[in-house]
Amino acid sequence: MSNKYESLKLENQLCFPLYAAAKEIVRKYKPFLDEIDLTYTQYITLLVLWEKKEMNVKALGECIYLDSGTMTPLLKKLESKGYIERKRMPNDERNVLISITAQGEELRDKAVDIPNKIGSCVKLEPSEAMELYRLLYKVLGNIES
Amino acid sequence: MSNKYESLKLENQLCFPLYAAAKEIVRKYKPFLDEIDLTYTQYITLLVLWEKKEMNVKALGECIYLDSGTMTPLLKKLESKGYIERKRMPNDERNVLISITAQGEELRDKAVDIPNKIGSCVKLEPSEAMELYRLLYKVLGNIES
DNA sequence: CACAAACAAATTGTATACAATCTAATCGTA
DNA sequence: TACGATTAGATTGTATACAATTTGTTTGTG
Repeated sequence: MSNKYESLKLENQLCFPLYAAAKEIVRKYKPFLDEIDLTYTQYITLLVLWEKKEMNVKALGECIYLDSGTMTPLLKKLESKGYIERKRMPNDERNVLISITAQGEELRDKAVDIPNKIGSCVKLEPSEAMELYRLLYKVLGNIES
Repeated sequence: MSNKYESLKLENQLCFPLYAAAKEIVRKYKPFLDEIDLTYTQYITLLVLWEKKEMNVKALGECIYLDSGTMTPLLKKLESKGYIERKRMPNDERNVLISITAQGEELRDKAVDIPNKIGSCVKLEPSEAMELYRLLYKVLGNIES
């Protein structure tokens, strides 16, 4: 009973489980992130800043695949919470340098258990998790070009 | 140089490429969906209705992992475009039955090429696409419970 | 040096998402 | 059969996302 609309079946679309799984897993983070008063996007922004300490808005946005329209209000929010600082760079006033504050650093200790808590609810074999990881980055790489 | 924050590195988080890949691939749909004046969420809603013809709001939302807060305005939009009808069911007035219209059916022919166009920019081997599909549904299944 | 092109952020407008709450209808059971 | 519990959908409020445009700065080139 295949027909010309076969390709339009939800079950034949790779994009759909990708979209749904991403949404559901981000939702799984919510109770843990609520405890430290962060949203998921704020959390991944801090993941980068915890490692790199400072970065301009554009570079930060490229790391996490978000544009200035999303980053600007997000960063203002994190600034208002005291976790980051934003300042125009004197040598090139077009750039805004984002840097982690001492208060932002403190939050890192409270976040350190979150990945394990999430990992335990995804419940993939290590080899499967690695393969999923590899395939997702392959998709990401292919899409960019 | 591993430390107690190792788990917080962006590159060690399975969730991040999932989140980013989903976002990027949905964005890839945009030019094709623009041509038929649909958003991605409207598109997956119609994918279900093209197959099932009619369904109440709750069942439809469960199919695509969206709650009534998202579905209600979405369905009103599709109704205003003439692609679906919404009507309270007489036997149980709590339910709103969504059904595809003739105009909605017509749109199906215009959408039929979209999956191939997207597939060609994801560029996975068929075996890889199948494995990714399997792993994503495994994650989805594990998260639900 | 002038000035158009390029660039980084910010702004604007639209469309999700989803938690929490509310309303109306129906169910279950004492 | 009354009525509390449950259910479906709608509403409210907050936070993304992103295209398109705007603003201000810097760069490159004639």
